[in-house]
Amino acid sequence: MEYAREGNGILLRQADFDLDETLDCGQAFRWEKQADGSYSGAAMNRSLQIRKRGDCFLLENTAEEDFLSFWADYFDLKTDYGVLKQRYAVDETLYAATRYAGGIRLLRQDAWEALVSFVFSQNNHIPRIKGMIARLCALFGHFPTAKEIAVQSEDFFAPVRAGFRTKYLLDAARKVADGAVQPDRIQELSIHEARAELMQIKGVGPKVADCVLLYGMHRVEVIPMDVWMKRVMAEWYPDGFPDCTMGTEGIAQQYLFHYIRHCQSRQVFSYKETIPLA
DNA sequence: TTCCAGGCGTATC
DNA sequence: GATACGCATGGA
Repeated sequence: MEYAREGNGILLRQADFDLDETLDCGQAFRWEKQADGSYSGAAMNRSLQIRKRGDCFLLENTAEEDFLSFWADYFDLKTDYGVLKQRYAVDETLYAATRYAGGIRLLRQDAWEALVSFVFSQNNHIPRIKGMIARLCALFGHFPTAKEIAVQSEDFFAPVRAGFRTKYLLDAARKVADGAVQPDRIQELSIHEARAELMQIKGVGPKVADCVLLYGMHRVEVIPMDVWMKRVMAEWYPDGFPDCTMGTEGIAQQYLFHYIRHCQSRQVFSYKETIPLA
């Protein structure tokens, strides 16, 4: 990580970082690509516009203190993804996946935002998840806290068009607001215990719980098993993840998730004939 | 138009 | 524990 102040912003030189691959790979849903190629987004009610400039990145209107205390952590700039990719390179498929999208970084998102995001994700498309979160934020003028949501009725959320997920959103908000589920405390639990805590919430099953652990608490040993990762396992890893991923399976998962979606869109293989999807 | 989506709750065995 | 089914909504 190497940076300099640039006007009202920060000019960052950062290896292993691509905006499309990191901000539009299904881990965060509040980033929108602008016509000029930059990304506008927000996390924990800090907004940011970030763009590629030459071989650097410009974080516009960002104070150095904000960059160091928040965004550097959010973009996980202290982790050397080059080292990780080198480690993964012994595995043929992971090598291909990291070659395909070497600029993926695992964002360190807020646990509450991740919880809401992935409660919305169930049985849903990525573009629509984004829409629902945008409408939820529009309703409050910002990403609402658990307490702000908890005092509302189900009808209040009609404009979000979240369907059956609205009652799950309310249950999550009420349990977090009254302390029945405490994200701060879950950070300290074992994966098994943490998962069980999160699954007290209606609408949070194994997949959503694992997404909250991985994306919202940076528990990088977790592999959220959605339909895409089930295809990855069936197609490439019938005997389990390779040893080179040990301890960082969740990061490897992010490369593979992105890669298999690409493979399908390009019909690199026709897994539908050969792989049971469930 | 039909299919299905970064799943889960519930009923049933 | 496993298997089947419904679910709100809308993108493709």
